[in-house]
Amino acid sequence: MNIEQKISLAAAGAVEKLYGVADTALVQIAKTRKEFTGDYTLVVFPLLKASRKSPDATANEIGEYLVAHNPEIEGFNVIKGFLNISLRPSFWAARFGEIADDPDFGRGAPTGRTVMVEYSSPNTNKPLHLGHIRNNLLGWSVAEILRECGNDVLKANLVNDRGIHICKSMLAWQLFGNGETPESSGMKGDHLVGKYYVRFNDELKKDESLLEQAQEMLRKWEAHDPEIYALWERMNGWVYDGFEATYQRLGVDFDRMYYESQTYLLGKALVEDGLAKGVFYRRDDGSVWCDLTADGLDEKLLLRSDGTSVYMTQDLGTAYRRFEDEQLDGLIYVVGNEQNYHFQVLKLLLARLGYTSWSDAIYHLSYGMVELPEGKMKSREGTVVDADDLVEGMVETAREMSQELGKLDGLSADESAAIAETVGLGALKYFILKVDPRKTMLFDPRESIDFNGNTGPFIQYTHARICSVLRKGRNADGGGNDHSDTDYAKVGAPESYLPEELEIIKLLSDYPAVVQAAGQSYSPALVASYAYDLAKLYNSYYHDHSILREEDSAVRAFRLRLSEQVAGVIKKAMRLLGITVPERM
RNA sequence: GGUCUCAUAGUUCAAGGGAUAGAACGGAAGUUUCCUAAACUUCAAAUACAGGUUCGAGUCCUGUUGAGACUACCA
Repeated sequence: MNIEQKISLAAAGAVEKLYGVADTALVQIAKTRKEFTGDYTLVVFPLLKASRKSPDATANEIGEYLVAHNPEIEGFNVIKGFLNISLRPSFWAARFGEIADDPDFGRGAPTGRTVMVEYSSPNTNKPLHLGHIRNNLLGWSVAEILRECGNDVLKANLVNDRGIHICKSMLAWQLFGNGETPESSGMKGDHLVGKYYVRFNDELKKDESLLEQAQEMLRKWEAHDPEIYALWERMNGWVYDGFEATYQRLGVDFDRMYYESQTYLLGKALVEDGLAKGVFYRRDDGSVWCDLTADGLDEKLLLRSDGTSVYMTQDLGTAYRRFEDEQLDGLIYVVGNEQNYHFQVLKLLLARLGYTSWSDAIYHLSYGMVELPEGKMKSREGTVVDADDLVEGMVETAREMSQELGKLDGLSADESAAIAETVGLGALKYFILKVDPRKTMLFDPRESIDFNGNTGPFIQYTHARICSVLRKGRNADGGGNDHSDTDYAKVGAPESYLPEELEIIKLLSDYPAVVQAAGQSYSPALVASYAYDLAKLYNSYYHDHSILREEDSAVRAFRLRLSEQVAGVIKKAMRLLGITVPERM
């Protein structure tokens, strides 16, 4: 139970004792806004009906009761119906001790739940772009956050490796490729295949018969024509090598790989089941449908008249198989909001088929599109921002900036390169993840992503600076004498803590609740925002109070401890975003 | 046409129905014999419009305007 919950419980107890009302919904506890004195605030307006007194009188009464019955509460003040409660410094000092002693600080207790997060899910006919980057970063981060919340998490990738779009690349390569390979051209495999996908569309303008040829190729593929199958495997292999390089650089990974070529036939049994149960029906032409008009949607096709399945059929089948095979308690699809309709229908169909618990366990994490100043990315208009180019550009900018600022002086080439990689990716990831996933976000390729202000590098810098202080602190204390043996809570008297130091402890103390909230709302943005607040608060403290020059050794030790914990929590929070924090930059 | 999102400083983003709407970038002005100035401090600057519910609305409801998505026998 966190502190807020404890206060809330105490307040509810006070209300029940004083007014005889036991409705916890009336007890609203929030963190006190920083312009007022206090740690937690009780809003008394909802309680007035029960107290039959003025807001201030009610607040005072509750305040006095709380102080009398809760030793950790130091005092209170009342402003316009808001009861601001202050906890004793000794309470916060003890809290700090707990934080410092807990290597797993922030991690939730095991929930016993298994959750699958499906994300990335690329097509194998072109390289990844900016939209995929948001998907990948979000999916990976949400998975890590859910894991930190105590769930068993499986990261899944469903690769769309078959279909007419793949055949287009294959056909263009066959006709115009002259045997070009990633090795012969020096091109990354996914980019090479993407080149032929573009080529197909160009050639199609001159020769419309190409479309039929591509369709013929798809038929041959489905019939396992050896030549076509070999070509398909070869070109997909190139793409996978390319994707793997991009994934690695982005730092995303998967526990389960699914390939649509192996799953696209799934789901037909479910359709038969649905027909038998009478929830689906067959039209005269043989196609199978489900009537969803009662739920405000349209009729949905499940099998074509030629008996082949559609996207929805496959998704039904894969969902069924996953729930069966992995015993999932939750299945989260990280897919753009353009597919809201699809997932609405998917859940509805599962419910109609009788799998209501599975239907309820599915959550579509519907994230917003990344738009350019001129609107959506359109491959036809050449406005697609390529993922590899973007990452490379960020790292390059980081390198230049580090050089300009003289941060790389005295470092080896390897160290410099590593810092540029860390900072460039940190800037990109934070830029994407700090935005509420559900919202459409804007990216302007002409303006490079910032490295100052509310950015990844700002937070990384705070960490690096703390590391620098800690290094020097150890040396000053005679070398090798780290502080891990010291009892944190007893370092420095709590009464001597500066207000800023208490603020930092309070913010550190919030971290586990932030992780939980991020997990519940599937929002890495909450973690990003927290990390920024913590870095900002610490920077201000760092600016105003010297740590190493502090003469009182107990106070100095406390400040080093505090700094160490700030660095630690920053590192934990940033890790959940997939951002590494450097020890120097 | 129908369904669904979204609309906050010049710009990009915050704000669990609660106090004087927070940041950052950009703009103006400062801080370095001192632990990393990728930092810190100060100033100017916003809830699209009109109603309603509520003790209290950026947040909930209705309408208007504007932007976007979906509405395939594609995936």
